[in-house]
Amino acid sequence: MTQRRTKDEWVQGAFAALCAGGIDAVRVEPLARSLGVTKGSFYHHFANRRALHLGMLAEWERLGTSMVIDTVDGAVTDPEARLRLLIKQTYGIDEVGDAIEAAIRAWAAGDEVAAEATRRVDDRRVGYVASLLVETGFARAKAARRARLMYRHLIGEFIWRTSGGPPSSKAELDEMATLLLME
Amino acid sequence: MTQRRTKDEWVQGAFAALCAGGIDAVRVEPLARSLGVTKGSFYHHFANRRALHLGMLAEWERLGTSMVIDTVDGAVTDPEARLRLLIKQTYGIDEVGDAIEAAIRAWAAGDEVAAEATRRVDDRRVGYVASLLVETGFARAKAARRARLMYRHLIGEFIWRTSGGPPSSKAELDEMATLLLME
DNA sequence: GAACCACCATACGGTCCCGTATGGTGATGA
DNA sequence: TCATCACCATACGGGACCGTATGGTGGTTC
Repeated sequence: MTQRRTKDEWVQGAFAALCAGGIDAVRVEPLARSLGVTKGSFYHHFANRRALHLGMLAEWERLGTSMVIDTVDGAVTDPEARLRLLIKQTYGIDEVGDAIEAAIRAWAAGDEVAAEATRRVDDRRVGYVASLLVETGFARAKAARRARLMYRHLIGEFIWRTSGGPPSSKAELDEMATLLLME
Repeated sequence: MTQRRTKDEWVQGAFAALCAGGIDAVRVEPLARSLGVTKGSFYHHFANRRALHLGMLAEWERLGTSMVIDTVDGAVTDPEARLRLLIKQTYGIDEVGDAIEAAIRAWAAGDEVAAEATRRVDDRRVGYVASLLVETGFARAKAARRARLMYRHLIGEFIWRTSGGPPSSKAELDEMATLLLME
């Protein structure tokens, strides 16, 4: 009774493998070895490999949408302050968060279910940014354009960092926010 | 003597496989089947699988740096016109170009050699944009910030599109260019 | 037309992985 | 204490792939 793994530990290990080598690296037997058990454990918790992949997707979608938004909404109320805090939060994600965002999008390029999940997440995030911009006085169409602009830049930032590029400096983020809110 | 494949055809097929399933999908035997030959052909042209991967990287680096820049430099001379043409060109890459850019960056997340290649390409591209901005009158530091901002947005655009999102509209690209050149 | 060469087919051993079948082990509750 | 259950180990068959070894085929050259 020395080694016992929960279903969630399998998912966490799966995310680590995802970051290291993409979705193809999320394999049952290597994962079992890294967790110190055998695949007998895995097939107790999951029906097959695909079930683990879908579980990862559900977990990412659950955390990725509400977590940041709830934090920002709870911290301040002024829309411009919320936007600047949001930028500070999202652009400041740790390396693990970067890698997961990047790897899931790479996965989505070849898997329609993953692509649907990312579209749902993206729509929700972009919609939130657009709503903040509307609150600051932008017309809806322009707010939507600016929100998409910012979100594409954010994705670029994640990808950039996961391939070893330096993160955006504070000056760059400030300039980004200023341009977003301009005119 | 019905089926003969050149080394370059193998590389082109490899890019197709890369787009469909990432670097892990670039495998010798499936590729041989898709090309209508056996892997006997492959091991005549390449030492091993890794050699094909490195060949893809070299080909992408060769085309990805000079091609667009030379086209833009040859078309117009005014720096702002060059910048707007560059945006039009790069953001208008076909779906295949999108997918390759995205897939190589996903590959770079787990392969240091690929990461080095992307850093070289990125540095060259960002440097070109920055030089155009300097020519339009920006100070060097600000031009560099704006160039990195645009380039991250461009990467985000590629990733966005490969996971099924709609491309940036003309209005969005115009606004992007205007904000880039602002103040 | 004979030697040579580029290119490819076939066959093989080895490795890694998936999913299943089956039994073991320790905790829990009556 | 005994039955039950959650969880895991082990063993197995099957499949996909890598890289090598070896021979075949058609064009080229002198």
